[in-house]
Amino acid sequence: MASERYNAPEREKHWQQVWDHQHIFRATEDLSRPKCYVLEMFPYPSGRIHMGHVRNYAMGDVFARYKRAKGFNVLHPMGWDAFGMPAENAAMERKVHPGKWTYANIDTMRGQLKSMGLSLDWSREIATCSPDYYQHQQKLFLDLLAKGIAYRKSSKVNWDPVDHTVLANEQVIDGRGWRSGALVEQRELTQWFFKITKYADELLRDLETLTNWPEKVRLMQANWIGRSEGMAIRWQLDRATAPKDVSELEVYTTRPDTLFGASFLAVAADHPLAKAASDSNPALAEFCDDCRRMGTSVADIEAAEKRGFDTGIRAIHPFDASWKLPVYVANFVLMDYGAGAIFGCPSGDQRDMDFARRYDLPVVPVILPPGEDGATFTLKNKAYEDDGVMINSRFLDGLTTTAAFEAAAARLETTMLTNRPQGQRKINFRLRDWGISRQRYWGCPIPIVHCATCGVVPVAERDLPIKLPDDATFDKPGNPLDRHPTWKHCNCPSCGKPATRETDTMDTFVDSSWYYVRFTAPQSDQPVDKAAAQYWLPVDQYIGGIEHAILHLLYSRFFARAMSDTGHLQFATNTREPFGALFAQGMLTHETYKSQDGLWLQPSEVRVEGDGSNRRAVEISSGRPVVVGSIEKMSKSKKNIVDPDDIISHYGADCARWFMLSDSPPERDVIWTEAGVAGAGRFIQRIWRIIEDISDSGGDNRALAPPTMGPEALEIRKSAHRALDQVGRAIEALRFNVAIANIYEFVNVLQAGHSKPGADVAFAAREAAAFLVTMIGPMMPHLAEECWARLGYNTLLANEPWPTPLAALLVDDQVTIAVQVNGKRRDELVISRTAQTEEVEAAALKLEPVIRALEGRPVKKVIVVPQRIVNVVG
RNA sequence: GCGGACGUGGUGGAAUGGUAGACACACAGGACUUAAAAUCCUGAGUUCGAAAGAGCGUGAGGGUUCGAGUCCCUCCGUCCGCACCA
Repeated sequence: MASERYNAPEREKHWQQVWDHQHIFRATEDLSRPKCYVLEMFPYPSGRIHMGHVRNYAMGDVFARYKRAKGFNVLHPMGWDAFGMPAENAAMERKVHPGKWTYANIDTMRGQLKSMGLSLDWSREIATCSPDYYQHQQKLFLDLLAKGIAYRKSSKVNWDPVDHTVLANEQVIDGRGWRSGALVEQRELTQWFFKITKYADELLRDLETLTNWPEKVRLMQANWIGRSEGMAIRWQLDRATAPKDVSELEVYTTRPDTLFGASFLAVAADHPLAKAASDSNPALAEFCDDCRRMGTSVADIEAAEKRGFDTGIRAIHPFDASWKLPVYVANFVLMDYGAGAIFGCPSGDQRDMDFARRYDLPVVPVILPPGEDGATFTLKNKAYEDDGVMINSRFLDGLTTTAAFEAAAARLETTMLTNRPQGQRKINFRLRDWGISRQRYWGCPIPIVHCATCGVVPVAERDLPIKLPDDATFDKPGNPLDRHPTWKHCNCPSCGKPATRETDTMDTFVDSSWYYVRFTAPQSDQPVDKAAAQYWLPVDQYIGGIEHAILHLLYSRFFARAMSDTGHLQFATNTREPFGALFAQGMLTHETYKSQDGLWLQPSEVRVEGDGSNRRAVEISSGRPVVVGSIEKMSKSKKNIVDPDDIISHYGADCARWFMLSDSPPERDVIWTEAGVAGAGRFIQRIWRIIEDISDSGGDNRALAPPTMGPEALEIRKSAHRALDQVGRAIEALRFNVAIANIYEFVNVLQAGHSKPGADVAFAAREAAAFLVTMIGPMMPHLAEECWARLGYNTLLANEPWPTPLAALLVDDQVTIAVQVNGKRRDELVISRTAQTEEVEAAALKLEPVIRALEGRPVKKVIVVPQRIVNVVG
């Protein structure tokens, strides 16, 4: 007897309380069961969650609940990536303390996440801004320092002279600070670094072991690490032209084979040789200044021409003492890659070609492309950068590019110059060490003291944590820690004399580089509880946005290795990877809207009318037209966010979860649209009605042996078992949209058949109902619990195992086989699954449409693919 | 410039080299209802045809194959990553 509509909001609260009171999602180490650590990237507490969060966390929850049902001991924790600039901006704009703002956001968002009914172990919740967390990070820092993995060096940074702070490259727009609008300077500052380059080789090599990572992410990381094999070559400088005390110049090249095509050398503006030469040459000094002022933004580089300045210095060719080449300072040479100096071979490198044409330098082709004639081959303004046969290259002539590389390298390695080889093979990486110093308040303080006598001194462990002061001021630009009246003053841990604290804080990416470790023992008084870490790590399934493909995921891979070298982590496997499998889910996007005053508007503040070319948007409150902007990832800064609360309070969390998982493949970006939410809501009611019907009519026949099945009952059973099988496999492969389609298909069969008469149908319907509830459990856990109870079970579905489908029900005795003639489908054939090839062939050839399509031609060949298709070739 | 991904109905999308368009949304028609909502049933790639059926069809063009949305080549388009890395 169908009674009432399912009241999702009310029942969801009920089941959340039941789960909560019974602590069923609390994880403890249990060696008797296989473990499964499921983790979604933890959120930044920006204010409220949006539908993008719902998508991300629903995916992780489906996987975690499914693994529970499959018998795994699941760890599924949640926390907050809680340090960061938005909190400080809020402090400046709204006069609220960053901590207060952050914790208020956490409270709101925790409440919202709880309303989603996620199977999270909330007892493990961590917030990176809490001293409970960052004191351990400070300990890690000290250990990394002791191991030489953390170190200090002077480096160039983007400096905003108005805000008195370092800016990340992303915060420099058209050479100006994004907040102040001031022209950004390149400033040399002493900063803390992590030696990620120490692991460059390992980080690159082990990418190959990450077979459960998206190929795209592995590629992006490989490109980012950027390994190249080449040589460091020392060029002697011509005495008469060289600055005092400088006798040689080292350059890095991957193409020693093209040495005979060299026509100049070039050094970066910051190269010591450039500086030395500038001392006596004001014009050169000015050129170097110009180069330094040039920004590092994409636009700047694209616009910049290749420019150089002849230093007057001449270098002697390594293979010919009488051959002298000019040394330039050039704006396209980078100080922090290779040796900060290159030799230019215009015929083999497009940049060198552009440079040579501009400054009228020789262009000597040294590589003959395949199929070209050496006698007639010339190059205009396009360099030839590929392989070929060497020409104009003396002892290398006639060799292939690879052989010439070896021959040139061998000669350089064996030619001695002041007791050292003239050239050495060298592997270079594009990867740079990770600068972690930030002139910010809302971050983890770096536990270091600067002492006039002892220099840079680590804080003693017993003095940790170094807590942030609560009474910082945010009314003016600059680092609040630095200008705090008392905080930075302390005594030197070494000599006891007055000293000052490091006032820089750590990049917030440090916080997220090891949180997955902390989750394994969040209350430990040490950074890591080794036993817990060893039990739970690596993360078995990590889920998050592709936007972290490089930074966060690379830093975390680095940290796992660094923490292993400091003894905090032990890896049972031979690779030190923190995330066994990674899934990069697509972004949820939405149009952006701006009012006429140029302020961002939320979609809820905008009404869109018409469509096509008549489509326009107006601000609801004022009726004024709205500027419709591009479609972008939902983010608070552009306000293009859709709050899930409306949907959850009206249709329920199950509906929001189900809807976000339907239709679109999880890895794909999705443009948010509310069309379809109501459909998902209707489906929930439909399931509820079916379950009510079945539970009312059938009684509990679970204990009974299955009666003899008629065709109608059998259809239901087969559909149920098949769906169970398909849905399980789709979830395992994180293909939630396919799992959902399978469920719909099954429900259509069940709905059409369950009320037909007969004990066999009643039995099948009852079994199918239990299966259906199991299947929707991971996606719509509240509805599933309610249905499970309605069916008369007095257990919690969340603790129930995933049933095993009967293999016998997964296959049909009769199969439908398509019949093609010359690759074109003409008919189909229903035949025994075990029918022999000859039998299938004979049956196919008898079909009337097949005979007709053959038009009397003889049959040349018949291809029979068992249980699938027959193709008659005629 | 280098590297990569993608392109299927009105829409989101499905399809181990084997019946393209499953499933859903939107739509249309019908049933129930005084009516609406809710629910249920039916229809639908496209062209021709009353129908049976036939032709065409997965961005364009070529190729491999008995058979291609799927594999290969060329091109077009969209998106993403890196970008003066020697």
